Amino acid sequence: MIKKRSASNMLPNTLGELELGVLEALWQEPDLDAKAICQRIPAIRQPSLSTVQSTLERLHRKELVSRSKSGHAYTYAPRVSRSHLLGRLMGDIIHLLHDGKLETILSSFVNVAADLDDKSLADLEALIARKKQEKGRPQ
Amino acid sequence: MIKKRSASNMLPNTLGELELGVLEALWQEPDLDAKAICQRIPAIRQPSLSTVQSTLERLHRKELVSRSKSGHAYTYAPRVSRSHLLGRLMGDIIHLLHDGKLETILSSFVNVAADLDDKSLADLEALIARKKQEKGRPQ
DNA sequence: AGGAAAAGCCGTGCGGCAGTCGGTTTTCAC
DNA sequence: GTGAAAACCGACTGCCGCACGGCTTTTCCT
Repeated sequence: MIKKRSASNMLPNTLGELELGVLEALWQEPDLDAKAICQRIPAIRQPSLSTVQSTLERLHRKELVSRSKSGHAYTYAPRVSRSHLLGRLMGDIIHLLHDGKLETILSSFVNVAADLDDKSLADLEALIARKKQEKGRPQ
Repeated sequence: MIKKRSASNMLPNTLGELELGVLEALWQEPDLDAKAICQRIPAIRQPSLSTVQSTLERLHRKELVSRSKSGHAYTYAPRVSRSHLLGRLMGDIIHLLHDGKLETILSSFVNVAADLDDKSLADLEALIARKKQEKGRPQ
């Protein structure tokens, strides 16, 4: 007896390797067509043009890239910045594992930050301070 | 001509829905056997015992749960805390999208935090301060 | 010891997604 | 118009999580 499938994958926004490579290329240099992107993919795995096109199509469906016809070819550009995507993916994960306790989230933030660098903590503090001002808190 | 497959999925540590449900149950109450876990899964999708066992097997392979025989049944316990797992997944994503610039990571941290709560910024600051001391920075 | 009940183990099938490409159709440029 | 380049379409592969059923093994009770 086979039951309903009920949304097997909880993180539908994960990226494949080629998808990431394509985004990487577009972040380095926006407004490229499929062929140009194809040439910028690391030479080891030189996928065919069709493959890159499918990938771009998928990225377009996911609204991670925008495109516009220029001549007979599409020109693609990233729709999200690297840090925007990073924040989005982290937000997804947080939402998935959220238990209501803020402390859970925050401590994992700091654990990750601590792996990187001492200086990162100072930088993080500075960013928080800036963010506070941007949010325009009175007093 | 079919090329090598080259690790299609970049996030091998993503969780399925049932896997997460099982972990959720174990976080709420550790040291359960498969049957007990099965009963604690939301009633709407009551999977069979075998299914839960498969899932536990997968989680065990991923080293997210530990198990030990007690009597005739395995008793399972979570191997990672919620926040630990959260940090781990975030670390994976960060590593995946890292471009060398610390600012990219940190600003996405703050963006996520800002979505939650104003108070979270203050809490985050407090945690950073604590973390600094834990790391025992001289001067 | 013997046998039933419970748990584990294994193989199977489904569904979805990314990667991969070949072949066909569209489109622009000359 | 004709031809090349790009888009489009559809197929197939591999992987992973979900979901069971059935066979094997373990356990425990009498």
